Amino acid sequence: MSTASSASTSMRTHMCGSPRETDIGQRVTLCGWVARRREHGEHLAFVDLRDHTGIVQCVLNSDVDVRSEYVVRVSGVVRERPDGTRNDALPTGAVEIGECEVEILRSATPPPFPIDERADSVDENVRLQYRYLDLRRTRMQRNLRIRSAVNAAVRRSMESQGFVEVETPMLVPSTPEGAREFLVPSRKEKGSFYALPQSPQLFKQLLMVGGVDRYYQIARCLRDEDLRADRQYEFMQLDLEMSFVGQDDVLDAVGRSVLDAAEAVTGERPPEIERMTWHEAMDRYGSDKPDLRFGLELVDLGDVFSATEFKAFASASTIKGIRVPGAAAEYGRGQLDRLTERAKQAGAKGLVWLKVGDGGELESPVAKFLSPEECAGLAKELEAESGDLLLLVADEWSVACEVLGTLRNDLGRPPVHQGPYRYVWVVEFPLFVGVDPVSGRPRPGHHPFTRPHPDDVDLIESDPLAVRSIAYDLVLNGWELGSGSIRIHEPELQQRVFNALGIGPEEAARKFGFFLRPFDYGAPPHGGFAYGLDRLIAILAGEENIREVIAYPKTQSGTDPMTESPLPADPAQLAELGLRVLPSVDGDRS
RNA sequence: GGUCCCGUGGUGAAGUCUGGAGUUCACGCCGGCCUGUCAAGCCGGAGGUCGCGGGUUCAAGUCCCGUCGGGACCGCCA
Repeated sequence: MSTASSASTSMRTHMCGSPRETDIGQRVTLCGWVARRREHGEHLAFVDLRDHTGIVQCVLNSDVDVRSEYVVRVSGVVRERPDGTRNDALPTGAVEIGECEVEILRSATPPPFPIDERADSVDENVRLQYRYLDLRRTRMQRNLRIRSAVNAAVRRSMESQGFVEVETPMLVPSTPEGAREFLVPSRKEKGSFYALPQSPQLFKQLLMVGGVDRYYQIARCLRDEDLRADRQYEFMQLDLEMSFVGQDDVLDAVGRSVLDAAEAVTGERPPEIERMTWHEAMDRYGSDKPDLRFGLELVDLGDVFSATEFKAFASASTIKGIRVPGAAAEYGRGQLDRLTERAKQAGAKGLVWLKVGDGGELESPVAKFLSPEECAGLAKELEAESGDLLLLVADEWSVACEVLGTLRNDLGRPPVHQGPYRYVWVVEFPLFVGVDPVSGRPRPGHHPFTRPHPDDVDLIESDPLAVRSIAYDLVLNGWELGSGSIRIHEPELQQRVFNALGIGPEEAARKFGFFLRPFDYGAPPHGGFAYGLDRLIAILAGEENIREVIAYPKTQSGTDPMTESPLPADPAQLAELGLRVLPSVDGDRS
């Protein structure tokens, strides 16, 4: 993140953050914004001059009228500050610029909020409305530069690993599966539309058919789905695809680029990324994106209750629990009711809570239904101690895991940017997830071209939901950074998967022919991955919202307060595109 | 589509539960004083449709209904 090469221009000799004691005596010319002025009458004023590198104090002995955020050019001499006036809070605080001549390059209206850390508490809508002022702040400058450093490191990493950057189109055909797309009307072919790419998936796999061998792209992706702290309409992915590889090859390449990026930002290379199967992640953490920074692991209690008389437990295939250390006292009836409500929202029929008393006895509405052996076994398995709160869910395995995983995150999860970085590969995702309520057929877990695990191929017809896939996710501090898979490159296997999805050969040809026909000309075995750069950058920058690492993000409702987009289209523009806007269903009140 | 939180001079907050004059605090802004400050200090001043609309009331920032905007989350994101 060097700024040295950009320091000197025809208008300046140094950056505001650079003057040091070693520069004393030098004549310098600086350009920047007036961060603050401190006037002491007509013949002495201090002006703090700011650019993205920092702040330096300029001493003015004239009465030139400079105010907040004026853009000025200052020529003067670097000199030592008088005894007792050094400012240890500033890197430049040992020196000041004296004998200043000031040229006002542009006067400025007072900004709506202070251009410093106090703006962190300003309404985000106001920050976004004046984003260009927000961007002047140290925090935003730092985030933009971290972003640039990550992009550069990722590019270097991919290039050094023999990947070739290929740009894929932004105007693409609409595809039937996946996220809602943004549509772009065609002017020449009225009534026809392009879509903006939700990912370069189709094109990158065809690059493998095209013999590129190793492709990557820092790709913009667009999805018309609701926005969140970790989701924007448009976002950046490091997208890659490799030929003649297995899972380990892909994980190794992706892992290197992520660790290279992390090292470029933090100066420290994280340890090798650990691996966990999807089943283990669900079983121990109740999530396919487990946050490994904290405990509260799920414990199986099936053995304890194998012969229970308690109906709610006897009828369930899985009984699991978590232990919340020392939480018994702080959770009153109201909070426990809220936890129960949360569990039900997450899909549970109910939530059993037990408090561990001083003598190890269990206090709970259901205690009377449990035998002494069950109470003892439960306390033993959960390693319960006095004052703990125990939460139990009995249901089918997936529900019990997901519900407790939700509670685990609610109760223990730190903000995403806090604590150590815990990367983890989650591998062996199921090929199919759940069942489509309409067709009764399984739904693809990743996408329909994902390669089944070789050990499970024979289960595709007999027990599809048990089939694992060669699909994998990369998770950091409980955020899904990205996902990928080894693809199917043979037509026979592809049709078996389609059959399981209820897609016959004719429908497959109709829906996916444009994609699969090229494979007949010789598709190599291949696989790939894509991870969200905004998310990675946010976490590396210590931000919990990706808007903070995007120069011009959208609000949660998809608007931009600065440009006021989206805006109604000009009727002439619509006519040229052959479009007409229908009146809104609930009536136009304007 | 749903749940929850927020909206008060340019900015941040208090006031809303328990209705009584646009009240308060800090920052910023404008003017004056000030030759070593550094979120300078001191004195003075300006600045408001309490998001918007309706209702209840003698009286609404405060209570009720609706609506708009922002945020967190669920759904959604193959």
